[in-house]
Amino acid sequence: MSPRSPEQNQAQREETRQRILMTALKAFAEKGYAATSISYIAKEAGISKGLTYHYFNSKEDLLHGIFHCLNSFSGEAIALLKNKSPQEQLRLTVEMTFDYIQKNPDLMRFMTSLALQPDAMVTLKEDIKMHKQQTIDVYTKLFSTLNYPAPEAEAYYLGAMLDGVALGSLALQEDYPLAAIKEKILNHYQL
Amino acid sequence: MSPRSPEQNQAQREETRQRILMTALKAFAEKGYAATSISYIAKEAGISKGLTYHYFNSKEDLLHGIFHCLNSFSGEAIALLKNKSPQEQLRLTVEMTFDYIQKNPDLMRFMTSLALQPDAMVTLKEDIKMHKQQTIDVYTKLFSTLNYPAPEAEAYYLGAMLDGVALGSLALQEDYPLAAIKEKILNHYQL
Amino acid sequence: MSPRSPEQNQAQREETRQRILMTALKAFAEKGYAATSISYIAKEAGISKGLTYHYFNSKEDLLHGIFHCLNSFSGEAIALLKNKSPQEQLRLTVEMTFDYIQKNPDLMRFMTSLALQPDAMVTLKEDIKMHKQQTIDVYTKLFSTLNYPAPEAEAYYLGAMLDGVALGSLALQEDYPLAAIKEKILNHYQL
Amino acid sequence: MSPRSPEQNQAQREETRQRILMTALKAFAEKGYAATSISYIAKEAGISKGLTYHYFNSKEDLLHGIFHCLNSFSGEAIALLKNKSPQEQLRLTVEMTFDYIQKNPDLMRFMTSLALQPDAMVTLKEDIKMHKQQTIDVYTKLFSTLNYPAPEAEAYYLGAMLDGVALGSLALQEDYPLAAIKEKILNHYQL
DNA sequence: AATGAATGAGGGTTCATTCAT
DNA sequence: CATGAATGAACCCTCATTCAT
Repeated sequence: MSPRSPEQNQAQREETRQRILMTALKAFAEKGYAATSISYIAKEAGISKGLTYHYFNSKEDLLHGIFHCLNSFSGEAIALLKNKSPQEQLRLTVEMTFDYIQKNPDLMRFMTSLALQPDAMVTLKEDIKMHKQQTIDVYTKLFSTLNYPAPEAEAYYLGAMLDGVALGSLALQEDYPLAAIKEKILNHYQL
Repeated sequence: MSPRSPEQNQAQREETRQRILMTALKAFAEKGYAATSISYIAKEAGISKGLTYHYFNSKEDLLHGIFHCLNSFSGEAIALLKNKSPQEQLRLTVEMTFDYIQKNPDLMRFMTSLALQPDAMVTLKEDIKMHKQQTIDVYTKLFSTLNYPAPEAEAYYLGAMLDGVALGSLALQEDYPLAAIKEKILNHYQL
Repeated sequence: MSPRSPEQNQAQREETRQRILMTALKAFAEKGYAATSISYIAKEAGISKGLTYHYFNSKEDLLHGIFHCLNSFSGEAIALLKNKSPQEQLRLTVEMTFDYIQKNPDLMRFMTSLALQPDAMVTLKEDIKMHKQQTIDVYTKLFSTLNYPAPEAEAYYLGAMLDGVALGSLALQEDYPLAAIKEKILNHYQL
Repeated sequence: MSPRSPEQNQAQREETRQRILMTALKAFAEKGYAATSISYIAKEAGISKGLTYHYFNSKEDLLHGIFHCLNSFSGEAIALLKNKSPQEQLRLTVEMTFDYIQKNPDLMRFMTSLALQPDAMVTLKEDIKMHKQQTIDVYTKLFSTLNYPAPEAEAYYLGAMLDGVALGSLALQEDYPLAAIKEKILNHYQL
């Protein structure tokens, strides 16, 4: 009766899960978490509402799923830095962030907003904390390799800078002088 | 003609309006705009749901009200800078921001989150833009007086920094090394 | 302490009452009874909401007031027929109705809709019945004078005709051939 | 793929839709459109309020649904006239209308009241216009076949008559001499 | 006689979630 | 695994009505 092998099943499962995740990410990014309904996500993903609940227990669970997905994306970004000189790594980090801000403002807004989730969503808060910490760790190692005197403070400094630019850019949009700021940051680190 | 004198009326009106505004501010800050219901605000303010609509045409109008209220607060903050030396003004700006982040994290979160509202709320976006621009203008003038070579870029740079610190601090909470970053910023500007 | 004489008071009372009534009539006619709020009426009449309740116990009471007012208007219309020949009276009745349909469609709609009020408003139903009956009586007497064989049936016939024209005209608006129908009716009665 | 077969689903959907439609029709007819709440309709239909919105996008949409439903009824009525002589068709039209007035006064009231909705409901107005026009067209053709000199005017005349009788009967209820008027109309057309 | 702040019930509508199939 | 009809709670908002002054 079962025409599909367990592996095929598993693959299909994973694919559907990913499709839901990506659809939700797009929707959340464009319209905001609260303004996006499960109905809408299901329709966009081409599946039924009920099926969504086979893959995710709740809307909040879906949010968690997206977060982890995003997390793995940023892992990929970090992977791109491999086998580069520390200088180059630093430069690329800044470049990639500015690129992202410019090209995916919706996604950027969504990710930034995650940090401001109300206190209710405790587990998500933990995840976000961990992620932020990881980013800081990467930066810290970088500044350490580059022999900066206070690498951790420097890491937080850079992190804050990039977050702040994202926030300002989202608020002022085209009026925000992204290029000038980028220049200034690169100069600051003599890149 | 009026049995309750116009002044009494006016006073009562203003007081109730302020109570709603403050209650809403607290609620929005703690739970987020979308997650806060008018019902909740009314209950917290000790008034009926309907009365809220006597003072504000809609939930979004209430948000605008809060924003303008906050705006006037920040006007007061700027006023504090008067009659100080430029150096002192710069130092105070940084100090006050860090103070705010530490003492009113909820409020800070609310203000930061305003920039992340979905695009739907166009008028709010305009208000936020104007406010951000004003802040940048103040900073620019400051850096101009201090003979910085690119005062405007410097202004955006400082603005981004402070916003980024707020964001990071809200995400990492007690784990965020506010003091160290503050030190670093003050050093950067030789304050 | 009382600067106004009782008569002046009385006069003012009556005037205010009339203003409310006329304002409500206009609003009900234009927007419909359900869609018109007491607030709106009060504002249009230039008085406070509370005062409205000094003159009318409820919104429904206001509707009754309007009905009686309208009733007296139609009394005036009937008065115009005095000292005219029966033929002329009949002709004028038809002419005046068509005139009204054309010039005051909103009011016509309101009056017509009164006849269809839900069963809830029993007292109004009674009033309407009485008014319809009066109209029929006037017509009956007319046809009686004109020696029609079945004056009462003829009266109902004419009444239905005029009501039906009003209804059709309200539905089809400019597309309704008011002139042609009027011609036909006048011909029917050889006027 | 679907566990409930599509046909089952379709059938269930149609049945529920019809139940809502019929319940709403009854309620609108008895209490009027504005005075009927979706809550009430849902309760009467034995379903949840939310489900109503699964089938109709809004209260106004529900009204449209009813209108179209009624429209198809009147189509059936017209179908009954087929294969009858013109005289007979005319007679049947009058008979059926009087029958309807007597047996379904609520429904009649609802249909009549449609023409009196405030101008806000533009799309409905269009539908009503079309329906009225169709009725007139049928009458016109009839009178044309019967060689009346001005068939269209005659059609409007008959339409107005029947509408007016409905209105009068709804207002005066048992006091309205339906039989006498019917006689008079049939006589008028020598039926 | 007059005001308008305040109430509270209810309206239309949305949506996360469940469940029979 | 998959569907979508159904639920019910909550949401934003309106408004007739009351009442202290």
